Amino acid sequence: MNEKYNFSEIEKKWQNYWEENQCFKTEEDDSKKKYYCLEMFPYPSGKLHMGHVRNYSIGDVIARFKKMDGYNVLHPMGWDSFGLPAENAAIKHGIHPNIWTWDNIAEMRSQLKQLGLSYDWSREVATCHPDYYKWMQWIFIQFYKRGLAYKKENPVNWCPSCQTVLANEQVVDGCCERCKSPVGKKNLSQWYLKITDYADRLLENLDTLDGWPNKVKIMQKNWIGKSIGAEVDFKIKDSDEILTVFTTRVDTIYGTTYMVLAPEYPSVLSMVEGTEYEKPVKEYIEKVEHMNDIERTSTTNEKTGVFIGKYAINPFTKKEIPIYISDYVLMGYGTGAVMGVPAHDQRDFDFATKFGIDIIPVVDPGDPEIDLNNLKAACAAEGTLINSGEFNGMNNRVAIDKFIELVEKEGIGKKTTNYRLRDWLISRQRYWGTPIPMIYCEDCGWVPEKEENLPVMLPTDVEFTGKGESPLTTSKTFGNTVCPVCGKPAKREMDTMDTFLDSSWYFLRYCDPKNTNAPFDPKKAEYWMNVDQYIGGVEHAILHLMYSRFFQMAFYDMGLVKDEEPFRNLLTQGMVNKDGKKMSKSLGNVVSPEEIIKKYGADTARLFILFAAPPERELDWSDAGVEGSYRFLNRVYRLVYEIKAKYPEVPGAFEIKTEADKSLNYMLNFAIKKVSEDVGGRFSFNTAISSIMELVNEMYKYKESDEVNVGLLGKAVKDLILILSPFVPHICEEMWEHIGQKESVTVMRWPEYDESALVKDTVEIVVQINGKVKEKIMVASDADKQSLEKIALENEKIKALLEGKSVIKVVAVPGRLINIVVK
RNA sequence: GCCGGAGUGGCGGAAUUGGCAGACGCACAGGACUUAAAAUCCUGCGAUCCUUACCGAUCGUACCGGUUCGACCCCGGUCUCCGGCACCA
Repeated sequence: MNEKYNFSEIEKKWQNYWEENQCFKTEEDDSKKKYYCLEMFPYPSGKLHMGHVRNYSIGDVIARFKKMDGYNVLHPMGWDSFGLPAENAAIKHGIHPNIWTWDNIAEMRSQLKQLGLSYDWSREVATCHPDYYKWMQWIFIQFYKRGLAYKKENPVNWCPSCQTVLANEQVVDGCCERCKSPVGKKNLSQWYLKITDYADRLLENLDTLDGWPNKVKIMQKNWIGKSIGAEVDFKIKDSDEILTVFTTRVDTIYGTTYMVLAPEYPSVLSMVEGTEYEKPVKEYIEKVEHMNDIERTSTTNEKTGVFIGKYAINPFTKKEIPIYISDYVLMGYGTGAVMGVPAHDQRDFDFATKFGIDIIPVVDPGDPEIDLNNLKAACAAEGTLINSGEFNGMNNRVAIDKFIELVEKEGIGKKTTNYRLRDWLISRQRYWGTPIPMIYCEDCGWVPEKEENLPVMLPTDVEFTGKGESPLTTSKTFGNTVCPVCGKPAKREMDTMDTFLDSSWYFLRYCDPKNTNAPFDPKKAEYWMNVDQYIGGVEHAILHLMYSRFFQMAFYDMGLVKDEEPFRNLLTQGMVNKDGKKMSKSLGNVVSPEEIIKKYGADTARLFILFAAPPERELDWSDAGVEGSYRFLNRVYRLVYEIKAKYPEVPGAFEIKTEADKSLNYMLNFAIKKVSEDVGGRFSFNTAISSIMELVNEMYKYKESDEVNVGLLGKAVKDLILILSPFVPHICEEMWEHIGQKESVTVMRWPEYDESALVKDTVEIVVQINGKVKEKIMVASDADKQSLEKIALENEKIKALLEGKSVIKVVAVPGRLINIVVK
């Protein structure tokens, strides 16, 4: 160890040491408690950004701490390496996605290694590797066999710029989440996964995920969007046809004065056929078809719609009500038919006002400010039913069950549950993804490829034009095959899978990454799963985190895993900003990890990013703050160097003698306890680091004092290095070696703290008068209430302040304060 | 519109169970060392007032109110910002 802190030399040295000695390689070991620490694996875009550094620094501190704390730690890393950017690079630069991707992986792997992260690289997986996607295909086939995968023609989200369909979850504010282009609709036959089968379990299990941020659970809850209501049949006048509506407000059914169908409602065309309404209805439908999601779902739009010339019969009032079609009713939710209750639903109110439809109030909230006969807006409040026949006078909420009972008895309806969640559309008209292992035979229909023929390899002879259909169609070798059932010539599916499938089970593959017989050995998965701590960005709150839960549940049902949930504990880290704004190329405020590592070293980068803010909060990058972290590491380095130079020999045993000894010993044990709790329990890395800083400050003072207890100081140096090592491992290895230790810090046990050192003989007690601090006194730490009260009241200053006042009450809290209440 | 979360010095943040608000760090200011600078070390650093100074006083955790001996923390209301969902019947 040199006198000066040479981070680049030190970091290289220890990274090589870890690699050569396989310090982070992990095997199953029943004698040890396991700990699975997982960070969301990156898309190999080519360069690491600060968000990665934050994510992986957090995970590394936890993994290193748990290892030192005696756990058998699984800490893997890999690549979510299928996806559009590779293909776009191919279109733009003519590089094959395969080459582009693997080059990026090599680049990013080397950057991750430069950060000194404690990964077991022998378990590395890449989703674009045939060894991985073979099992992705196998999983798809199992899903298909269990009825969880199906093909269906439906109006789907189509991104005109990415030239592919998108899942609902990938449409944000009506735009493609990737390229932000407005998403349109197309009628296509596509593959779906039946995530809706799991809607209820995905929802119910959220309550068991105590280790998840509430925010994420609420987001998933909203996304699943369960609503309980009723379906009720409405007869059509002069027809045998019945229209079934879904409503959550069956209590307002007496107020139903019209009915609306989605423009796509199947029987609309036959109902208007040959009537004067056929033309306007068809025109309206066509207009709606040409709207994209943003236009169609805009709440600011005035309501539009067309009367279709038919009337339904309100089953309760028996009155004839007109039937309309309108784009505010969605075909994909409920039944596509809605009963219009203008008095108690704002959308219906707007529609009825525009089309001059009756507004009949049926719930009286008892609010004198609301004139029910002259409503200015819909009234959704709770109240008493009126204009509702036999239900009059009943509370409307109570009435819901009564209405349902009645419609069920009369056979015109039933209680139903609806979900906002839709089945997961997983076909993509792109090249760089897992081929869907399905084959279409004229005679046998869709059949899965034989399992022994997996993987269905991605062909290499394709053209990347960025237009039209899946690039796989341009391959001369790919499409033609034989039917696995009858052996006749047949065609392969040309679409690939959404990359979110790949990332929905990678955490299981890490448990058994080289398995050639199965995606993973259930026994190994049983040893390693659950993921004890999952760490990643909150932007995955819905997509990845819900899809993975769905996969895990499906695997559970297949008997492959023992827990329905993959991640019991989740930490969502905040974004890394600069000057209060998101780092972005267009703003020119990007700080690259490469640059920082070069200038200050990985340890400084890690320390700053962990110290600057609590993990779940946003972090503003500060160049001055980085300087501060760098200064601190230099300070620690000097401290250790100077102590070693001055006291080359450290006695093993020592006694605590002086007050200064006591004080340093207190700080040392306090810091060990604080770091253990902050890192092991509540992930409060910033406060853990600040307590280490305090210890370092104390050690500087102590080392210059008159009577240095070398044994104590030596122990402080050792423990300091150990508790600092999860944060800044390179410098700690170097210092550890320098003080004469033979083994790496990575195999050392986490130091224990001495509770007795934390007990002080005397403590400072605050004396308050009417809640305001007036005096601070030192008392024996075990002083009880009575003696505290006595000491306080006898204090000269307090006596003077109490002059002429009467003491009403004295509250004494041992170890903390005394509050004297006076008048 | 609905559902969450947050609001503390010049700045990042701390206060873990209702008990000294501002730990730790940054920035800044003054001093030491130096021919000088950097680095390092020491001191100060919420506001206002009093004071030559020491000492001290009052106010202060977005705002208004409440509970309590005591509130950044609990309760009611208001404002602002951030996030999610949104014509889901």
